[in-house]
Amino acid sequence: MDGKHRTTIGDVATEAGVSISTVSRVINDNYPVSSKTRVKVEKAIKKLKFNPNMVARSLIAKKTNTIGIVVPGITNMFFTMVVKGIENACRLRNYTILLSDSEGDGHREVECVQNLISRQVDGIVIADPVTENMIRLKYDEIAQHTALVFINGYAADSNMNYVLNDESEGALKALEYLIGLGHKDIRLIRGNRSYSYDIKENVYRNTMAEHKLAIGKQSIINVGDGNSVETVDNASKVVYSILKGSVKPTAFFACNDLMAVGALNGCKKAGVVVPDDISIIGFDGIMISEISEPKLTTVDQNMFELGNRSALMLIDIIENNAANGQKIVLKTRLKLRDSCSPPKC
Amino acid sequence: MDGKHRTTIGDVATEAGVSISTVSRVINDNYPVSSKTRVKVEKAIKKLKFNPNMVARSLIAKKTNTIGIVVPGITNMFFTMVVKGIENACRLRNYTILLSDSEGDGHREVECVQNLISRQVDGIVIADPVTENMIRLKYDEIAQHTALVFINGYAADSNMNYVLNDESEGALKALEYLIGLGHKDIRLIRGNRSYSYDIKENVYRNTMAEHKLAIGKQSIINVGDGNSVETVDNASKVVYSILKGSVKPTAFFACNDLMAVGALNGCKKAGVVVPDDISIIGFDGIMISEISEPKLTTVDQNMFELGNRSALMLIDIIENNAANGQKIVLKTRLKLRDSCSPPKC
DNA sequence: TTGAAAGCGCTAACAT
DNA sequence: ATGTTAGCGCTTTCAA
Repeated sequence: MDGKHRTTIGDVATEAGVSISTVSRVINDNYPVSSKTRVKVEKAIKKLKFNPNMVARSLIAKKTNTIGIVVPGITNMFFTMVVKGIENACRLRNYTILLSDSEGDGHREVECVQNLISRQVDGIVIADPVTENMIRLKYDEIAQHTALVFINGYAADSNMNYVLNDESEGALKALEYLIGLGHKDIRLIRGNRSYSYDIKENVYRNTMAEHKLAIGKQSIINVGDGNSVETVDNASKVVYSILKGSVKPTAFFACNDLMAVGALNGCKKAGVVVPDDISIIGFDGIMISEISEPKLTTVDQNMFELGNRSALMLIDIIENNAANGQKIVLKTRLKLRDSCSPPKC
Repeated sequence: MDGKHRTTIGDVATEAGVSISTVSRVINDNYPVSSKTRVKVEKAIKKLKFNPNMVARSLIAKKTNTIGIVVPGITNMFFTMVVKGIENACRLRNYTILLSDSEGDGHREVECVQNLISRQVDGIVIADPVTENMIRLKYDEIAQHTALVFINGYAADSNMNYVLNDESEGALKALEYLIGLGHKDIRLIRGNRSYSYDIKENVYRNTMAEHKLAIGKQSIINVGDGNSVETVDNASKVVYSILKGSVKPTAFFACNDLMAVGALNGCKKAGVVVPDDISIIGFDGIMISEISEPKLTTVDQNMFELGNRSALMLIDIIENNAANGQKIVLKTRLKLRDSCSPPKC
């Protein structure tokens, strides 16, 4: 099955009794061809089931109509949705996706990017939530010759291209909502070092202070890794033990939906009813926030849009040779569902 | 940023003061090169940051070290996990992935495959649970010149390559487990036309009959689309209304975890405790089965393995020019968790 | 050990 | 309107 010769433009030319360039012309329809010849060629193409070799085309055009994606984890539903958004834009604009998973490893991330570049992708969308990587990997150099767009990363370098969610604003909305409901003892559930958790912790500290609400030693809960299955169990356990303690909060603000679902489970185990006894608000709006019971009130990051816009931005840069330094900041949306209500007392 | 000339092997040759072929030789390390020359060339490569153009290489080699994936929905956690399995195999074997999403549309599926072929992928892994597509799309023709492996599809054509789960065996295990626990009124929750649901319904009918357990009009519940967020709500509603009725089952066997979680939610809403009052068993073992409360007992399809093995099979066919007609049937595994127990009465 | 030259499949200038 | 030719960046004979 392998030794098989894939039919080339030359085969078609022979079959049709014309030159290679004529065949090329009818394929691309970019130069005049007499209708008689055209028909002959088209018949030959059909007969031989000819399919132009994109590799050869790319070599000439110096354009592959391919973009690379690097995500830290394709099974992380956040990035799955981002990929879907990119896929959508790519299909409409006639690009194909080369997918890489760095598994959150900075070293592997560089390898992925190098591989994509050597495969001549027209550009790359990179999602990396880890601040240090973004700084360390010297993307400015790569950006000199390859179009790059970053998603939700550390956007300090103003000469790079970013599509970001306004996570501060989202966190603020969540907190204000909880506070507006009357909550005073609100706990923050976060994970290990990530740009995104840091932002939220900052907002949390500031907002609580502004409202003269106390933050104690127990107020900020770190559940470790924030993006694995264990995240849920860890959050569940911590919340459970808090609820068994003497001072009970009335609300939890979770840095992502996985943690929020964990909190939900912890409440259930402790016999605490959500939202009657306690309120929980999540962040992201991944699918599980919609299928939990009760459904999670959460801050929607619109990951599809994030991916979609980043791909569109990338393609714009590629095709219109647009300058670097672009930045889109997306607004989050508070999705009111069933996991929050005013505190009892 | 675009007009930039990517450095080529020619640039390196000039810089090092040698011929192009010599540079090629040191890159590929396949022909003798004097150490003096080698050093010169390596220095030039480093200096110019030369990265070989894979497109050019592929054109010569007629090999891209790229495989295509076609899934009916990347956001469907089942396929996300399959993709992850493929990704893993590909990284280890030095292949890169071109990802396509057919969105379950047979027409689009053909387009994706055509696109991948014209991009000269070395092979394609296709996941399509819809029986009709598999039959209609004339893959036998494509398989003549391109390596193809199918995942969990309709495996009637023995001349194609398949990696399958033994879903019958899985369904049987689930049912026998429930029956062994003492359940008699077991309901099946399934979705619209798909190879996979049909298999399970068959096993359900046979197994119930064998055990002389009645199947009534209400026994088989169709929740419509089986793979969207709505699946959960639909299943939840149906289960809720059943539980409000006069004849209550003691167990549900759901054709996938989404339906099982829906059933879980329906129970909760109806004030029915799982597994004390009712047992639920799922199928697949996607992430949500692990984070539900209680955790779902389910039949693990090991999607990672499914993807992994399919990629390995594909690469084997590609590299060793192995014959078509390969078939791997994976065993499922019953994952005992917390959603099943003996019936009360 | 090295260089020159042909060619992978295709496009695009240049002829005719 | 069509054919001829030169190359895209690289590998691989073939000579030297």
